[in-house]
This record gives sequence, structure tokens and C-alpha cells, in this order.
Amino acid sequence: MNGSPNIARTAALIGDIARASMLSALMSGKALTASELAREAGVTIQTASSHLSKLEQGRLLKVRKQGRNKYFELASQDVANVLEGLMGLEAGTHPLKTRTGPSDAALRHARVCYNHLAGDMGIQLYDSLLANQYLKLANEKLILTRKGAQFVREFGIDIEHLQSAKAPVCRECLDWSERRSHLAGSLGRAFLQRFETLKWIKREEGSRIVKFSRHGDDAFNATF
Amino acid sequence: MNGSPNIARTAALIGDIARASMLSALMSGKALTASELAREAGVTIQTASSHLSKLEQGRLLKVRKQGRNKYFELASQDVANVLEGLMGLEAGTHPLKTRTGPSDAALRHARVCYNHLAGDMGIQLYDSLLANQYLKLANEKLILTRKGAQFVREFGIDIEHLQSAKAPVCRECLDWSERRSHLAGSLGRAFLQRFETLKWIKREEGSRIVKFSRHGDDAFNATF
DNA sequence: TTCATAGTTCGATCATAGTCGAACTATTCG
DNA sequence: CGAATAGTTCGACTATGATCGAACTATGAA
Repeated sequence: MNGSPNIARTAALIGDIARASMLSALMSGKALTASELAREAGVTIQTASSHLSKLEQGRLLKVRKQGRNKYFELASQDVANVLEGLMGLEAGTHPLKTRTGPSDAALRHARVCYNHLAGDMGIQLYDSLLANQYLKLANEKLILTRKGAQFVREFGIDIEHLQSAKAPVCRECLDWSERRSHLAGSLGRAFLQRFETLKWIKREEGSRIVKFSRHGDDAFNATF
Repeated sequence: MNGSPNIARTAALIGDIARASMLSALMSGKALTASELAREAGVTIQTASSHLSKLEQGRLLKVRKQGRNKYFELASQDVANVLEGLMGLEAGTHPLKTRTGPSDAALRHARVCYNHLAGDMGIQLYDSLLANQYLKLANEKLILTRKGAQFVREFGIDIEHLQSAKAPVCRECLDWSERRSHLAGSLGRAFLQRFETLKWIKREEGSRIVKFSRHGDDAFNATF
């Protein structure tokens, strides 16, 4: 009965359909405005405003003000993890219902998790980096090897810039669809951005689905 | 807006104070009866009954009927993980409030997480097993080495019995207080039980706190 | 300044669901 | 067979909070 009221507060915050829709939308990693989130959740702007201030107060969201717009995003990777965990519970619950539609299959194949690549392709990336000893698991920490740093640099990612920031470069993230780890952290984010710039992938508007172009798919498989 | 209603349903289930109290109590890993859980949550038995059936329906709890008693426990390690995640969010949110009392310090030192040891001592155990190469991280899977199996057997755990069951023997679990991994899975559970039989530890009634005896503390530190 | 758009605040309405008392079933123990 | 204990179901009460309309502030554009 110790920390229970606290977890109830947070869970109740997630436990509203409108707010859950907003949080789900933000799992794409993109920062969205209040109006966009209102539309996403299917409520009026006033209602959304109320929800968003609660989510911010509950430290689930982080806000950035830009002119007359207010951009919301998930407060941290930890928040994203909890949300993924909840999705995982639901997925594990109904083993029959898991493959409901094509969008579900697409999500399992490749999707955005907060700000990095998840799904089958995310796991392939992660496994390949480990197999090539670009990443190494030391204790329970994931670290980028020297060989890995060079590879990443040649792949077109400004690794020194990432390393100079205080945020962790490599981090594991558990996949709800595969129950395997994939790469998060600022490097995970950088890979996703790089794939986008290279036009290997295209992100569906308003969803977490990541679509590989024909060329991108070939190149990805050749590289990782 | 895809899986959002689902996560809202689950989160709302956790988001009630009475139910959160029950779930927290069950984080001790012990199976509790409906009346015990009612007392824990501070509601009448009728109310508890209603909550418990909802939690069961929502697949957060698993029920075992024994005579005229009904024993409830968390449905899976995944459920425990989500709950730990939620606690972690709360803990990370108020960095000032983290060290509220002595019970909090005790929880950080050694506690039960679902059915295995967590907190500082849990991490010490995990690290030691890795350092001695009793455990090994291969890809993202945790495996027990041959050397490790022998050690575990000599420590008084029937490892063959664990391995014959279908449940995973070794598993990682993330600590909310330390943000480090510790050992879960059936081996984690077996260690906890073994410590109890050896009288190294004693579990406080109705809480997650694990108390090491003077002898137990010495022995633990000598062994791990 | 005037207009348009983004977001907030307030107030009223309404539905959901948490709560308990009372009456029920089910199991165990003499 | 009762008597006692564990848990469930039902119904009524109530409080919380989600919702929207209307009126507000704030930023940007013309």
C-alpha cells in the first residue's frame, strides 16, 4: 500500500481513451500540436487542452512553445517503455486477436518506437550491429565499440556530436511484438533519421508504420 | 489511434487506487486471498470482489481456487514489469521525494519483485553471477553456463527440475530503483526461496521488504 | 489596428464507475 | 444436519471527471 496511490495516479492518466490516443500518437516520436492531438483523439480543442495540461502536470509529456503553437512530445524514453509495455500486455492477452489486420502486420514489420526503429527490422538492425561487434553488451550496458563508431561515422551519422551530448548514445528497448531488444538512445534516433534522409524509409502520416522503399529494403538488407 | 483503446482499458484498470493497492500488494509475489486484498486496499469485501473480477477479466491477475479460498497473484512477469515501470516513472518524476522514509531505503536495499530478489542485493547477485561467468549474455538472451549450473546445484537448487519446466530459467528484470538489471525467471525465484530456507532472509509480512539476517548478510556477501 | 488562428478558462451537463448494505451461494467444520 | 466463514450478486447512492459551448487571452499576419 506504499507507492500504490502514485502508480494509480499515473495509470489513471493513461487510462482515459482520449489521453491514451494522444499518447499513442506521440509514440511516433514526432512532436504534435494541441489541435493535431485533439483531432487524433476525436475531441474538441478545449477538451484536448484540459487533457494535455494534465498529462504535462503528470510528467508524461514535455512541451515546447513555438510562436503560437505548442508542441507536445513524450517526456522520456521511460514513458515510451511503459506505453510499449502496456501494449505488450494487451497483445499477449489475446493471442488470437493479435493479427487483426494488415496494419498490424505492417506495425510488426517496421514501426517507430518513440524515436527509433522497432519491429522485425529494428531487431535485425540491432542483431546485426551486435554480430559485427559494432555494439557490445558489457555488464548490462550497451556500448559502441571503436569499430562501431567508425562504421556509424561512415554511414553518415555525426557520432561525435551524439557523444558530446549528455543523453545516452546506446540503449536497449524491448519490443512488444517480438519480445526482443532493439536499439534506442540517441544512436537509435540517428539511424532512423539517416534512413529517412537516405530515402530508405518513408513514414506514414499519423501512424507509427514505417515503409521501406524497394531500394531501401535492398540496401538495408545488404548493410545489416 | 490504433491500439490506444486497449492500452486505455488496461491502464484504467490499474488506475484505480483500490486496484493499484491490490496490485502493489501482489508485487510481493505471494498469492493473497480476496479478504486480504480487501484489507490491503481499505475497501469492503464486496467492493474488492468486484475489483478482483475485473482485474482477472483484464488478465492482470491469475486465480487459483483452493477450498473456500481464492488466491490471487499477478498474471505474469510482464504485468510485474509494467507495474515496476509505472513506479519508476513516479520515482523519476520527483527526484526530491525519492527518499521519503526508512521503508523506502529498505525497499531500495532488498525487496521482492514478483517472485525474485530486487534492489541493491538483487543487483549484487546478478552482477556476481555474471562476473563469475555463471551467467552469460548471448545476444540478448541470458543463459546459465555449465559452470553456473554446477554452482547452482551445489548451492542447493534443483536446477534440472527448473530446466525441465517450460518457463524460462533465466530472465532479466529492470530495477526501478537502480535502473539496472537483476535476475528473474525460475532461477531467480529459486534463489529467493533458497535464501529463505537457508534463513538468510526473512520477508516482512504484507510488504515487499526483504530483511537479511546478520548471518545471512555475511554469507551472501561471501558467496556473491 | 484589425482580423485570423492557437490555445485556455469557466460553467453546466452528463455518464461512468466506485462504494457499501443486504441478500445470496459455496465450502468447511462440528 | 446446522453454524460459520469465504466470496458473489444486486441495487441504490454518490462522486469523479470527461465533455462541449461560450467567452476569454495570446500570437501572427495584413
